[in-house]
Amino acid sequence: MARLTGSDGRRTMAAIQQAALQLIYEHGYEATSLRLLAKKVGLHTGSLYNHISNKQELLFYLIRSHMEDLLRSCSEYMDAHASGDSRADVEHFIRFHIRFHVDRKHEVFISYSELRSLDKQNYEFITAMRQIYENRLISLVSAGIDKGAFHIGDARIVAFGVLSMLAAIPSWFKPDSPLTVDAVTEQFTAFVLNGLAGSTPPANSNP
Amino acid sequence: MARLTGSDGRRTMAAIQQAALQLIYEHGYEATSLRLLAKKVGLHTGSLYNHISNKQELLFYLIRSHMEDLLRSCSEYMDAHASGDSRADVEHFIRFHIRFHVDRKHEVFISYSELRSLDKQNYEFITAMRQIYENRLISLVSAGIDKGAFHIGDARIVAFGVLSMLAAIPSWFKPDSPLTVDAVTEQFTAFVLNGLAGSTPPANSNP
Amino acid sequence: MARLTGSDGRRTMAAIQQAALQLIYEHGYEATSLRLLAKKVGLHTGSLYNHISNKQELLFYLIRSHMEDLLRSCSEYMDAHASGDSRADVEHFIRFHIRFHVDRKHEVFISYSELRSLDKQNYEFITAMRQIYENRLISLVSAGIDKGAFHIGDARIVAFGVLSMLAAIPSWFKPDSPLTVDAVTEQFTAFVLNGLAGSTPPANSNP
Amino acid sequence: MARLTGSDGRRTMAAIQQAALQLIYEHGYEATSLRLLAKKVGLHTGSLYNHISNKQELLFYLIRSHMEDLLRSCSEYMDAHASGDSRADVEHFIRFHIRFHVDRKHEVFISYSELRSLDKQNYEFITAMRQIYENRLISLVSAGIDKGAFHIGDARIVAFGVLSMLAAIPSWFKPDSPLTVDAVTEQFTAFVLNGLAGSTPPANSNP
DNA sequence: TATGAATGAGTGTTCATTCAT
DNA sequence: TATGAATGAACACTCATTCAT
Repeated sequence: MARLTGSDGRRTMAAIQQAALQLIYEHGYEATSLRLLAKKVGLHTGSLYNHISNKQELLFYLIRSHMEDLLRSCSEYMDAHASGDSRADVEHFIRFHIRFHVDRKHEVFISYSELRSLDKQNYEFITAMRQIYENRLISLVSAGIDKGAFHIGDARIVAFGVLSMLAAIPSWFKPDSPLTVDAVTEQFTAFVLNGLAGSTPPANSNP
Repeated sequence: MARLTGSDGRRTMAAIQQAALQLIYEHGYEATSLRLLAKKVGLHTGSLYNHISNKQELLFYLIRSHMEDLLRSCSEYMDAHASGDSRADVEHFIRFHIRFHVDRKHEVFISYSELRSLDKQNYEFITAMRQIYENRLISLVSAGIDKGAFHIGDARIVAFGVLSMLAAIPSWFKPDSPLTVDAVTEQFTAFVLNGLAGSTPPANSNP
Repeated sequence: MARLTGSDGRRTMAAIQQAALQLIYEHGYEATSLRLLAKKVGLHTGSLYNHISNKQELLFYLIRSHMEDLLRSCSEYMDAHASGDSRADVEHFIRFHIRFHVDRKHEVFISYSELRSLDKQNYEFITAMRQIYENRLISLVSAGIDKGAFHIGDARIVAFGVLSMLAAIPSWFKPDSPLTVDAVTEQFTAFVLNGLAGSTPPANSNP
Repeated sequence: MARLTGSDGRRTMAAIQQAALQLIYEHGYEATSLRLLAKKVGLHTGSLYNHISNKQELLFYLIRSHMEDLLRSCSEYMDAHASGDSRADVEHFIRFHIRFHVDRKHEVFISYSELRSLDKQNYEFITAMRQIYENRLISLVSAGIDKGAFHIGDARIVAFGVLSMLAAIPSWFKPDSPLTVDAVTEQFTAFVLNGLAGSTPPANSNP
């Protein structure tokens, strides 16, 4: 009995998280009221506070969980596919990134767009986690430059570009379109690797 | 003297717009209260309504103005630099985009991230404008594929990638950094053109 | 020129009154905003104050004008139709009342239902005017009792009843119905005169 | 003890209703602010919304409750005093009406004068209820005409007159006056019955 | 744990009124 | 007289949060 109570509690909390992810994704953190959240979960507003401490902590929890998941999964994947080849490493990173993000549309969106709604301390905590992730790609690109595999000027700039490109995928990718995740992955991988390889200098046009 | 009346009104409205851009950029549309906005402009809350009809229309106005500005400027620039060369055209698009966006940090951010806060009708209006802009790049890329200048699979996908990459620049670019706008522009131009040129097929690794 | 200005001013004021009567009739005094009124008249809100001193005074003016009109017209009519016969006098009062009220639907309604919106001083002023009117009927009824024409217990009670009955006519009478004003007048006159004549005592049922 | 919670909620709602009746009677619906209402009940403004859904619904609830009460009580009374005699039936209706209305001054006034403040749907709902009540009297009068007990031209017109007369009683009747309810009842009953009996045709004066 | 009522601060918006031009 | 901008108070209503039961 007592176990079942705990079990129900955990199930309720999971329902709260899932509902919160969807509501915040749809309306944004500020526009998502706990009234609405409670209703969606089938609780009275006050009862939410048996499961969460407050709204800000709920947001932080959602984003932090996602980031922890991301960092852990990325480490596992990259460790499993480690190679000395920079091109192969970058390709694996892209592959991992797309796979991981494509079916976490809500979490991904919130983790970017609601950073602003985190209070200072929580914001810095998440930002630090994000930098760890970004640094993985920056490192791979830098290493490639050093090894002569990539010919680009600034690893950080290009890495930011690539990450922005990847991060936006869930916002326009439609799982039910004829376009498969694998097709998108191949296109982006080829595009990025060619971009990094860098044989063609830009025409030096004066604007 | 008499002219100053109208002039004052126009000046007040301009102040409202500027303050709104900054506040919405900082806190988001939902979290930006008209009280705060009024205070920043030096008005009583109710006096705002001598200049705007409501909060939603203010947001719409800000975004629409920005998008109109974007489309007009883009047309002018591209018309002025028209060439038969796909590579040159894409390069000009990138050059224009970065130039235009880099010193419109607030407008750019809001025009993306607060689409969700627009009501249905306004949302569709802005989305249609955005598509016009996106289609410019998609067309250039498609044309390049047709002419054999670019070797990529799907013009739309890659164009979305490029746009995402470009759109994110104001979020990480710091005007006071040693890195100049021109340097960023060159890096991105080279990266994108090489990506589009596309000599290197991806290693077909099964994940 | 100067005359024409004054003339325009008077015309504007007349338009304000008419619009106010209709708006207050429709929405009530509290729910009628000066914004709406100004719009209906084709002025900006602030410009109203070139014609009225404030909202309360406008209401007072509307009601007082109506009451003055009522008292003056009633005096004229009753003086013109004076007779020694109580029955004839009451009949004339009823006839006058219906005639006067039927095509002043707005004024009548407002003069009753918005008494509550008058401030104390204005309320008392109007109430005094109303009592003068009510006393006319009460006097006629009292006189009829004294002369033995009417057989009822309390002139005031019955007079109030009759006045209530008459006052409500504009609220249900529809000028475009097959029922004419004259028909209504006849029905009410007969009913009231028979009621006042009073031959039949009520069955003394214990409730 | 535990029961007291529900009990408190119900007691609060009852207090809200009573306070609302009095305030709306005094100042009108539009001029009655929820701030004032809350203060009178001893709540914060927002706490009202634990009991009502909005101001309009509160008004609707007050009027609807009154009308339901009226229709139910009227049915009970008339059923209990049913008789084949039209004069007795009308007398009972009048008796019931006065009894019922005299000590419901607030409800009665609001239910008439604030119909205009109901939104369209609620207005039509209440109007339909009112017509049921009015039709009771109209039916009695019609039946009396058919049976030859009453001699008047149009049952509807006269019934409206009688209802207006009765409806206004609470507005001038003072419970603490020497005049008793029973006295008023007798006077009105006699007046109406004589009016309906209708022996005297009106003098056909041309105004 | 859930409930329902309460809190107190806050929201966007409207109001009658004023006044320099 | 008309205008357009400003005022300052008020409005109905929602919010996250608390707490006795």
